[in-house]
Amino acid sequence: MTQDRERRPTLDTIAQRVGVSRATVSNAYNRPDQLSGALRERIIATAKQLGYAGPDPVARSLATKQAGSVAFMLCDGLSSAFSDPALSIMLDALSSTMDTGERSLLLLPGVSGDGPRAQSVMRAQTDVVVAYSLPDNAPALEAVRARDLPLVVVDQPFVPKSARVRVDDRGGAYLAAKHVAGLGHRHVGIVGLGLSADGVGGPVSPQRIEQAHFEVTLDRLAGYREALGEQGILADAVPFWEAPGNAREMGREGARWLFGLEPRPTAVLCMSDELALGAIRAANELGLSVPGEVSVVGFDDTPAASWADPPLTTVRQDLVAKGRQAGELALRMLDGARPGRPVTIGVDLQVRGSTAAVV
Amino acid sequence: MTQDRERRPTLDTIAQRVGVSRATVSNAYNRPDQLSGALRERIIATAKQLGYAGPDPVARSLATKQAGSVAFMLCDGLSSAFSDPALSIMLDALSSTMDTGERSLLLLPGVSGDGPRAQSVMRAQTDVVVAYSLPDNAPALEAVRARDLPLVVVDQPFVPKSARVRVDDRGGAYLAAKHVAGLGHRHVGIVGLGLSADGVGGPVSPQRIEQAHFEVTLDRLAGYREALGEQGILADAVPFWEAPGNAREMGREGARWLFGLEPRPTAVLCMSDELALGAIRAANELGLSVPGEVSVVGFDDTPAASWADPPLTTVRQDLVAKGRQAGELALRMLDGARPGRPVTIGVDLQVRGSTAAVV
DNA sequence: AGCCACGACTGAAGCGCTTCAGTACGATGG
DNA sequence: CCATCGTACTGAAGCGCTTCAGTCGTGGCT
Repeated sequence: MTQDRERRPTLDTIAQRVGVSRATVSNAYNRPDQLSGALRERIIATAKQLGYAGPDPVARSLATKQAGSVAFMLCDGLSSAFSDPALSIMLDALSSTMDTGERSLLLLPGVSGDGPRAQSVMRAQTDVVVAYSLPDNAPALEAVRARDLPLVVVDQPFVPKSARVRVDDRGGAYLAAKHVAGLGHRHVGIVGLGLSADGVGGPVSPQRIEQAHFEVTLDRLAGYREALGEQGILADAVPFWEAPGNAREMGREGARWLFGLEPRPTAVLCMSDELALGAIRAANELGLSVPGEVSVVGFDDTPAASWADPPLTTVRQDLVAKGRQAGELALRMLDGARPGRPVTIGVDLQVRGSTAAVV
Repeated sequence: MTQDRERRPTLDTIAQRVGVSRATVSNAYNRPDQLSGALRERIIATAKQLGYAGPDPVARSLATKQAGSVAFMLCDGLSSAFSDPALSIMLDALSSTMDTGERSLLLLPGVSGDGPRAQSVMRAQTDVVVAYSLPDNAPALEAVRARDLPLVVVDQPFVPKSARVRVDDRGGAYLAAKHVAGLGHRHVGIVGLGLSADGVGGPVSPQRIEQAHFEVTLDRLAGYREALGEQGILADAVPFWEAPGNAREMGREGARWLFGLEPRPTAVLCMSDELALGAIRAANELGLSVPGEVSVVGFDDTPAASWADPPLTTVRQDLVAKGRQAGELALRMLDGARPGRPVTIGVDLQVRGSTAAVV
């Protein structure tokens, strides 16, 4: 079926036609100061006339040893990925930080929570890769290592010799839990993010925590427990539901379970705003008023959090800064910089209408 | 600053070390049937030992004349792009259609509603490009033409010699308007998508419609007007607000304006679900009940539409089919297929709780 | 007049890989 | 025992570009 298009013009075609060397034509495009304006114009004109659109990007990449793109790896497919508002914001910040028009974004979607296939990574034409919140056993990470590409990890996991942008997850969770404890809540439930990429959700057993592959979830959990522990609330007394993904629906399901327990929690700590929004919905459906009968806290502070009804009390992380930092680190690693210490994005608590003192 | 990493091993390195020709090493990776299993294993082992991660993707691309990626152009930056749920879904379908692990997705975000920079396109290492709902004067489209890359256009605009996936926008809008007219509504307002990429919003003048760059908006408008016209409602009597982007906030703003008019519309036709959700919020804020006092219709049928309160009456388009078709067309164009006729995705009306008969 | 610096352009050596027409050789069939 | 064939591997010609060390006039300076 392949249509043989007529042979495309190359640098040589133009060079011969104009009667100059190939180097000169190359310079016409890349170093205009290396030739006289007149000649340059003649070259460009001839190129246009011959339908030559400029140096071939692939050949240029080979010659310069610069692929000119940044690979971005995420753990799921695009639709679940972008239903996560936090990701969109941070990715936008990342891409605008890097985008000077010279560099583009190669998206490597994950396959089933495990991140991209190793083969996708092996074949990717890229200079640097940014990994977003992958499980620590993702095959793609091994592939990146094999290719010895500079790596920037966002959120998790820890990877030796890579740069890293993280958030003070534990600290944020601590603030959230301390806030509800301070409001007098003693029966607190947790709706958490995934512990492993196996798609399993539900009430969490201690063994499952042992075998977790997502550090962020563990950190936030630790933060919650620490703050609650300070108020004498033991970890065992804090029911913990694992949501297999960051979707409202899953938060709703988790909260439903929590609200069915005895004693019923009067406060729910959620590891993301999406989960929290689902929890609020679950409360409404059961006729529980928020914050009257149940307090709900989120994490991230996405735009939806402040629009929600009631507006969500949540832990704010600066998503734009996160994306920008990741972009800058990637750029710096391209220049051969050492990974350096992890960059930590700070957090603070945004107290809004979804939490109130226990009655 | 550039760190000189020790020279990386290449095919030759391995070939010399093993004592075979370079071609054989290449075959070991690409055509395992061309050599004996034993030799292949020896080669792979040596490669591993030398830290060779397989053929360099860029060099391979140059030699095979296959960049191995699909470029996806969109009109805005990533954050606004992905806050559009319709895009996420369709892009996910597109990427999973194309992703065999051999091909990746090059994302070319737009700059300010105008689509990607021409230069981004000129430098993109790609075999085929998919353009998503760009204005008809986008510079990127000209660049694609200059490079003579196969092009698949989704939604808009019309581009000669390109393949196209579109939606029956006019038909869908017609259904929506006919539905509200059938419910007895005579005062109908429209909250529309952009007419041009200039970021301008507000009440729309006839001249602005003349100079529109977005065909989809025009088609939907035509569909609305046709159905309303059949009920004797003249175009002039139908207030039309242009939202400069597809965001809830903008729908809210537009609806506010509509609700301030005299006579106040009893039905609002919105060109997207996001806009419609914003319109519902505006109604709530003004104490107007939906659908009691105001009916609202959306377009797209994104997941949020059915979750909304009240669930949104909207025009369903099959976003997954749209992405899949776009992917398949792109693949086919890679094989040199002719563009063919546009593929049109059908629509139907989902009647839910946001519309009711006029009282 | 002699020297040097400078601007404008060229030649050639890569960049790392794929591919195709061979070559060599042992096995197979008549 | 020779022609034939298939298997296993090689050599060399690209793919289209960048880059760097030159070359060659020119004009300024002393």
